[in-house]
Amino acid sequence: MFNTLFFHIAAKIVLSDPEKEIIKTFFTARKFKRKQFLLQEGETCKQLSFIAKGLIKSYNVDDKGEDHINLFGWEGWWVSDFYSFLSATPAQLNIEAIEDTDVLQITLPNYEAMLVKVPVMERYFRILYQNSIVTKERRLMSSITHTAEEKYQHLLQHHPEIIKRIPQTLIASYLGLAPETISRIKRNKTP
Amino acid sequence: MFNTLFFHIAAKIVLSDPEKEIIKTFFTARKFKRKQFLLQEGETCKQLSFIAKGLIKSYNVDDKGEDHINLFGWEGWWVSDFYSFLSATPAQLNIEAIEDTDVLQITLPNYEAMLVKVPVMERYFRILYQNSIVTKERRLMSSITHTAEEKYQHLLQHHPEIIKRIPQTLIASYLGLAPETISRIKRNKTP
DNA sequence: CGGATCGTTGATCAACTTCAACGGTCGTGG
DNA sequence: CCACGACCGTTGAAGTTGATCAACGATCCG
Repeated sequence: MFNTLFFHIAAKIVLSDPEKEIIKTFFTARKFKRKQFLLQEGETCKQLSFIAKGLIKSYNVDDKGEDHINLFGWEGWWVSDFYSFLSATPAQLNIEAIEDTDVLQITLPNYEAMLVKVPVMERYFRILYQNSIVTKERRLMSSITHTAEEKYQHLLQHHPEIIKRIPQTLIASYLGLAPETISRIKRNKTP
Repeated sequence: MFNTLFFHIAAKIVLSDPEKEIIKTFFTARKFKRKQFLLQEGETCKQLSFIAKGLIKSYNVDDKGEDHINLFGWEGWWVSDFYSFLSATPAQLNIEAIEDTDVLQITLPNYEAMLVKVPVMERYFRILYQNSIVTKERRLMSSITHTAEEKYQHLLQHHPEIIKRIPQTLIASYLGLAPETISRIKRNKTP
């Protein structure tokens, strides 16, 4: 699992072997089965998780009991309810494994200690978050500007590999559409 | 202007006086008049800007020629077209002053040099971006889950001070609604 | 085989947009 | 100092998009 982590870190910064050894000490490896929860709404999110393998969904439930998927995470993603994690308040998100998933988890005290002991990790996360902001802004704009069909086509073009692994109901929830709408879009486009 | 910058930085990390002096050397102060552009679509975004005073909007224009406001920025905000800034590609965003605005600007080479010379700034931006991600996720969820009225009420509750400075047309564009819809929401709620 | 899960289809409905017209306010130039 | 245009918000009527509801078909798996 650490191979995967260090591979992804290496895309942004350089770590020495001693640094890698230090970093290892802060993480705990865990495995989750399909449908198992990494986090449930109302708990405090104690862990920041790096996905080494598998697929998860992060979602919240609105007043009417409807699910809304916040993000899908697969190999190389970091997931948590950031707000809950950072401020130790009850989580508003659920995080659940869609496939059997291997993660490396770090607690807030360990995250902070790691950033002190291996300061170059500040840089890693700064770059990671910087990129994440770009992605999130794009998705927000897409959500506001585009029609249902445009959103779906856009997702198809940019993440075809993921679409294939995820049932349409979940795609619908991710895009903020009714599952029926996606059916109809597909019908219109494949004559 | 630097007072404002250092005040905002002090909320997240501690800087020594020598560090502050170093940081100053990387920034350029600029003033923009109402309606003046900090960045226009198609240009490369050469600067990351810290707003010391004033108010700006960042928006993009879709295929149909409609504006969509990405964010409003006021004192203490950092703005740029991040993607353009980081990858030196043409900007998709316009950034325009809504009020007369004072900014401190830093180029990409200076940003990178500053992060090397004053590494604790990595930490500052890491925390800044970390918080920004939380905000952006919330806004995205709000945009997907809430009705027009809920979005407007939510904004009213969380940023009342800003609403007052911004014409309703722009609020509408920010929320992804027609200006008329906001009129009608206000009418229904204030009998 | 039987239940669960997922996708499809049609009919109806609600929310929001679009279009068009009008009224108020502010700032600028004659 | 007033008049005009620019800009902003409001209102009503009509039109669209996508949601909802309900029923059905397909596939997978124990």
